[in-house]
Amino acid sequence: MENHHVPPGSPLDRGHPHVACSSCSLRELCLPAGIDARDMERVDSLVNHRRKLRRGEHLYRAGAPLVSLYAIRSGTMKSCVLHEDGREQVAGFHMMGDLLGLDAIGGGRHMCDTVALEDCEVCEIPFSGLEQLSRELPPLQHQLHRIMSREIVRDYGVMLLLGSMKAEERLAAFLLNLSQRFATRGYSASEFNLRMTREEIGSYLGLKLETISRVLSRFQQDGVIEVHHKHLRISDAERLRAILGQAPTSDG
Amino acid sequence: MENHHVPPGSPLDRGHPHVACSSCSLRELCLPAGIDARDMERVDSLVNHRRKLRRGEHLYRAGAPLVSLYAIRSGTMKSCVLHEDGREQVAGFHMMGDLLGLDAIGGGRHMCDTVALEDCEVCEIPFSGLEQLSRELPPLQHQLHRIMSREIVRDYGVMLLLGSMKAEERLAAFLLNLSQRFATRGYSASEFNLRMTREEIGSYLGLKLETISRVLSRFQQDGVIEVHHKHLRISDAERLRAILGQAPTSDG
DNA sequence: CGATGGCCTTGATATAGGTCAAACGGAAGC
DNA sequence: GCTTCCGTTTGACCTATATCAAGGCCATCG
Repeated sequence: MENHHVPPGSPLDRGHPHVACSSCSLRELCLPAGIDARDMERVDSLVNHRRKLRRGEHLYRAGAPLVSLYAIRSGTMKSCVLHEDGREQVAGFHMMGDLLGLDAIGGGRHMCDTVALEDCEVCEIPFSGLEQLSRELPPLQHQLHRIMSREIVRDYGVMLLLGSMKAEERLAAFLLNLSQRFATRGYSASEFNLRMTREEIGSYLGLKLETISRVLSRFQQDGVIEVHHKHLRISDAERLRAILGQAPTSDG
Repeated sequence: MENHHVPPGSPLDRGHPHVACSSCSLRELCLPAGIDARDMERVDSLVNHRRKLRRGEHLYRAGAPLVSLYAIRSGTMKSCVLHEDGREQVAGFHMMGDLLGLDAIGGGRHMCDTVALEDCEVCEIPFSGLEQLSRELPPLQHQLHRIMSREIVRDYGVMLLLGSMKAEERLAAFLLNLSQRFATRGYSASEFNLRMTREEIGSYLGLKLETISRVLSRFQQDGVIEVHHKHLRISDAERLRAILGQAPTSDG
């Protein structure tokens, strides 16, 4: 009923009791990207523990001390920043290959809550061991830096979205971003399930759930997408890009 | 051309005591925080070039290849993300001690424009040299990680602001943040000059310049602040904090 | 000195999106 | 199979902020 587009060899393809980075299909997306076979053993021995989370379970909460970073093997999660008065802002949605916990390095404590949106499996990466190993393996060091930098760039993109786009543009940007991330991971770019509620999408995009619902309906009426509850199909990616204001892609 | 393992204060120290990290008053805020005296020499020799910018000059533009990171010695800068259609979003304001260019590590190219809001001086830190040295100096490595992580956390705060706060809350948050950063640098927390225009503040906060102007006027009428053009004095920081912490209509 | 131009302020009006309300649909449980 | 509940859709109305417009202030420059 879920995850029906499982590529062969993906971590969702269970049956490997002891899965190492070296044999993980996500390795080129994830922390060990660019590590050669010999050094990969050392990464394997660093990432020696995995953890399963049920839907709704927290991976960590704001205030918890930093112990490990986490790489998602399977499932989808969200990170939320909290305001004292209870308001919460979804700061990001994460999927397989993403590295979580970067917010905690600065102060030694996590600064947001990270919650599973569906059953998930994550690899635990003890942070002090990671710093140590990355001193010895320059490609690992560089990849860690790249991942942190890309998170900063992603955040800038969200600021652009929240600060200067209208509702339709925000949603178009969101759908295209999801699409692209699924494609990068070997899934369909044009058809996927939304793992989050309208309310969570709204929080991420700085809009109310009713607005998300209305804009999705409008897109559907215009023939740009087809939505049925959580299932979404992008019928006209070009038009979505036009809504966003992007130049059409030359290569498709 | 200078600072080649020259101990600060030695006769070879060219008579610019403030030139080297080791004798820079910002060192505990900046990249070399936590580096001990002996290792500091190596940082000094890495950071061997400085650059002055006039008001309005670009430090780098989106698309430029990553060469160096930059630490601000003096002055204020802004970073802007650009949308093809010309819209621009201010993603951050930077002041002395801040480290710039982190956005470029992920893709090897800068992803935003960074511009001097007033005459500035920056220290250039060649990135490849920094990665190399940080492999040898764990405290340097750790500080780099902390700085990147804190930038991510700052970005999450901006998302919270843009995604779920009203105009008055955003401006209160902005003023308190500026105040705190001035205080950290040894300046008055309650009285300072705004180096940016109303329009730039508006861009950062996802509001129009007229709204910034109106809210500032309202704050002034309420006796929370006094503004005269660029000069700002916080008369009642407590009330500002209260504005920031207000829950939206929960009761009725 | 007076003119110029960039910023800022303030008012009047418009509107995108929020809020409130009602009803619907699948999924899970009885 | 029926009920309940959560998430969603849709409609009607409201409000915070944008937009448009006019004028003011200060620094700069001729």
